[in-house]
Amino acid sequence: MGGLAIAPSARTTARLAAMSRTGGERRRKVLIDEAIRLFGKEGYNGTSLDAVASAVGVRKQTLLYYFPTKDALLEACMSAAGERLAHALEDALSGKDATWDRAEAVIHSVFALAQQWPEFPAFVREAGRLGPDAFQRFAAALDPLRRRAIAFLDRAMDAGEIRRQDPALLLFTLYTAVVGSLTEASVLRAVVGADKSRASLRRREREVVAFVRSALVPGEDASRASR
Amino acid sequence: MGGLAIAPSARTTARLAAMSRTGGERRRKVLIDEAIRLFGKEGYNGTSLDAVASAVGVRKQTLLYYFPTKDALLEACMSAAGERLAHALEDALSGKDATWDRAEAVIHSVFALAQQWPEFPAFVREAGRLGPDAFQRFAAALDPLRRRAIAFLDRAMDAGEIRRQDPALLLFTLYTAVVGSLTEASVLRAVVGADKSRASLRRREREVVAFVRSALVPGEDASRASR
DNA sequence: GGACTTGTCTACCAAGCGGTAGAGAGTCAT
DNA sequence: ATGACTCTCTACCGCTTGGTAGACAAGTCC
Repeated sequence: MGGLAIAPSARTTARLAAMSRTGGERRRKVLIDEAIRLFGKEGYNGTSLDAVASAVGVRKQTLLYYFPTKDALLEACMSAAGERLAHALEDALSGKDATWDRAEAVIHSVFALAQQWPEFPAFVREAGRLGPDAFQRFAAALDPLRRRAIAFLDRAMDAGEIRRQDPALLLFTLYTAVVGSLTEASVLRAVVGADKSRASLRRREREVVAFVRSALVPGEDASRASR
Repeated sequence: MGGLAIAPSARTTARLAAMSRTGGERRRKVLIDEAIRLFGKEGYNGTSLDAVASAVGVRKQTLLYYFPTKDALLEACMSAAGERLAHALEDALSGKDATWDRAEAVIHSVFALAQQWPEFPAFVREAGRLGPDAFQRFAAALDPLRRRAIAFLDRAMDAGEIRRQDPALLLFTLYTAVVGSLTEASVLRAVVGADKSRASLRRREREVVAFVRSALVPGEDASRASR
């Protein structure tokens, strides 16, 4: 996705102020949100441009004005979702230093994001299904965080706080646990019903936390000495 | 797979061979296998009847002869996948009595099935995404096993072999862990490459086994809170 | 006020979709 | 040999899809 700033600078602010009722950057954002929702719910191939457009009250050609192709729309969704997740994670991590605090903060913030934005996990799953080329747009926004996480885990392993293992693969395992349990929670909601889903989600979060803990604790037998 | 290789020339002879060899029940099975592969890879909406048909060397209308609608084809795939998984599980369970032996056998057979039939996990994931109505066809084939598993877990809890908990929810957790790690392994393969994927799959199996063990172990340090 | 930009629209199109109609070739029982 | 049955095909249809072309209104700039 292009940056928030359009080429001309001085004129743009005035124009934006005049048009901010509907048109411009705001509409772009609304379209992306709706597209993420539908891509997650119906899948990429199962979502027509018409469906996205009419869901926000415009014609298909208005959507095509902002995103020249369906693929461009998808890329914009990938970047937007990645950035939003990245922001949530950064917020959650700020001020936390202890190893386990940070791990738990990451998990909790993802679950909280999933609770206030239920379409997000389904979209991420669909993003993963669409192949590496598309997925990379999503992952790109998270890459700085990924690097920081790997370095952080490495240091924690050196300090003996967590079990020695491949940090990248550990991250992948955590990703699997969180996304997996979230997306299957969506299935659970479809089966059980919306009322019970919130409680189940919290329950799943606790399960994931327990799982991660068991993955991090150093040495099965020497675990008692960890803290 | 099967040597059916219909050449553009000699159409009549090819038809002759195809009739006696693959016609009828056999062709039906081949079509279902291919449909499962494509539904898993491209998604239900992303797979055209033409793609399935021409992938097995017949015209779309031949497919529609066996399955009158696309939905009927999907249902047949659901049932077939469910039954195949059910058979694999029954085989794995036969002759095993000890609690942990049975649990491990279930996990191992699912992973083995995923290894020799890589399209299967992706299809199951897509099946879950298509909503409860479609998913039920898949689950129906597994329902007897599910019942048996719940009864078995209940007895094991009574005997104090595993931690007391809701058996249905425990089963759901196991399902999540296995399917989640399998489908994300598909993503891993797409990213890392096919050569490393087999080793990673075995690694993931070990992780899942460890996870399940921690979920089953009664009391004590099941989810060690050592903060 | 005229050139230009931005945003939204109607009208349209070629391609692909799921599905129908029905013919033809081979097989089998009578 | 005939008629019923099985399997595969060609031909076609109506609908939806992603995408193009261009008119038009409102605002901005000089």
